[in-house]
Amino acid sequence: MRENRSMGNQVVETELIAVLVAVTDGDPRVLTIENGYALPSGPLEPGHPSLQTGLRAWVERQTHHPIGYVEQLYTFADQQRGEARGISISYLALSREAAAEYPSASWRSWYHYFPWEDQREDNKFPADMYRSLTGWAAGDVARRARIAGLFGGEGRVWNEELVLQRYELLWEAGLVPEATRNALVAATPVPAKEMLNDHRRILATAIARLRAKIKYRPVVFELLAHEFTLLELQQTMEALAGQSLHKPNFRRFIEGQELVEETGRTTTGLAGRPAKLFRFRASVLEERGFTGSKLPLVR
Amino acid sequence: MRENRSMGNQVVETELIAVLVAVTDGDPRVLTIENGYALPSGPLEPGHPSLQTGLRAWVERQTHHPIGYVEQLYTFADQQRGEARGISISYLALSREAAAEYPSASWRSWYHYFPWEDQREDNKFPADMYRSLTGWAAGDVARRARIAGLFGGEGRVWNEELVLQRYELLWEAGLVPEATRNALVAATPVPAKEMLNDHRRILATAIARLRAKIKYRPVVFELLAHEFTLLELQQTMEALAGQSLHKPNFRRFIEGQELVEETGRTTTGLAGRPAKLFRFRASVLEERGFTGSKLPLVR
DNA sequence: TGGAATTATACTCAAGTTGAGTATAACAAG
DNA sequence: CTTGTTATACTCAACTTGAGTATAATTCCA
Repeated sequence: MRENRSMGNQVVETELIAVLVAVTDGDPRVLTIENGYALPSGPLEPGHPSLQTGLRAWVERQTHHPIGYVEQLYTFADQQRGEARGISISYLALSREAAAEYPSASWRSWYHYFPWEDQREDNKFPADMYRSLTGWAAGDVARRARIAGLFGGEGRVWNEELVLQRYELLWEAGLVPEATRNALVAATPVPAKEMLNDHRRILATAIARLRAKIKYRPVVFELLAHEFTLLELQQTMEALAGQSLHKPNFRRFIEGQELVEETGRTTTGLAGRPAKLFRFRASVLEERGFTGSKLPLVR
Repeated sequence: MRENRSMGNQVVETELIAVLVAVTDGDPRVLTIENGYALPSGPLEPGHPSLQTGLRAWVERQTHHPIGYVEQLYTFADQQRGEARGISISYLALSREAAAEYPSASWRSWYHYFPWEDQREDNKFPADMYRSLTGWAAGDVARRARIAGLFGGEGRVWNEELVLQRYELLWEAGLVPEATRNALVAATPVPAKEMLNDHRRILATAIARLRAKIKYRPVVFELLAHEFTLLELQQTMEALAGQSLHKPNFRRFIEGQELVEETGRTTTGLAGRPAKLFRFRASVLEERGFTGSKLPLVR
């Protein structure tokens, strides 16, 4: 391209969009504004040394928690602003839930936007949605195969990472209100909340990325308190993955990975046998090169 | 941030940077300009519907090959341009090698820039570099542990995905010429080619991403001719991963995944028994949801 | 005070996957 | 027709995974 420069540089506006995730009460939640209708976003401000620090500072003001983990998701160009093109850079950040500082900000379960992604109780699909989907695919073998590959059925198994592909299939099938922008949106058979512009698409990207990441990098711990029980760890993983896990196997793996260590203390006051409290062995981040420390979703 | 808008939007310039990869003669190569000193890059042009299409069109002009695969790598803000901040968006693209259209463009082995990343013949480390590294870590347990985790040794095993972390460690150890920008660069003990600004860092990111990706998505086939032998497939994987693989196990896996099918034809004229020619079963892209089709690096 | 309910933790076992090695087949060259 | 070279097929032990069962330590409640 440097070879082929025929036009001058184009001047663009840059916007940062954040998907800030926390897990509370077994529910993966996302910080939203405008009554759950949009993700927090804002312009790139001058004076920040990098994109991440700007985002990080803002998020920490919001949540009063240090943000352990920030990851860039995707950058895309906005079409519609006529001459001046807009660039949006989206981020995934992990934190723990705190009362939002601004009244219009609130935490929402991400399964409000993607109810079909919660498979912790077997196949709790929105039945109407599935019917609409199969209607769309009637008589079309390729469409039926795609549905099976993404949503399971016909011998195919559910893959929790395909969040974005499932959303895009629903879009294609006309079941996503955002697809029909300036029409008066008819009642759709998909009982999911919609969002501004492509914000729900960005959220789907974030969920997919996080579901993939927790398997090979120990990022879950950013979402937990300093001390936690193995059940809390498991339930946090299950909340993110949208699938329930086999308890004995989960424990076997955690212990095998040597990712956590006992604090010596136990829970009290709850029903049942007290659970040992663990903490994350932060030293593994140095020991292992970050990759390879897999936290697999043993179903 | 929308909550906290105190300053006006900042106006920025946007640049696209491409890491275009091909594998030729068991060598993973990258398209460069300026005699191997820089990655091709150029401004975002108006009139392109999206960032990817702009990049794709440009790359196809360069290589005269359809680009099967383009993936966004990372977006970062340039510090140094005073008031007007620059945004750079980097991409990874896969193709097959063709004579570069512009005289200043040329294909270079990526191992020229990262010789230590080629582990196909056991531990062919630049010996001087390793000596400098251990000197830097003398008497520092944490540094020694990091080196072992990234470069192997002390019972730790080489992980081919940690390309960026290894480069950053070398940077930290002062073994990267780019780190000392405007100094007259002294002869360094690392016998690797350097690059403009952070282009080598971008290249490291691209290599790491590709090495991770080939394990769970069938992107290798973008780098192969339409018909290929299993040995060619294996050698392409080995070139990318920088590691040699166990032939029988590699074949077992390929066949188990049902990613390829026989064309019915065989090679001729070469030494040894003729090999069957295979083609990629493109239909798997629809069948499986893209993830889960792992092509693991069975060592 | 003593089950019953509840949660934690420890152990077992078959099936599947992986790492490594060996044997045989089909061609070209001399 | 023998040797070198590459392709392809098969074997086997070690390890990992998926699924299940047994036992321990609490709280709750009659």
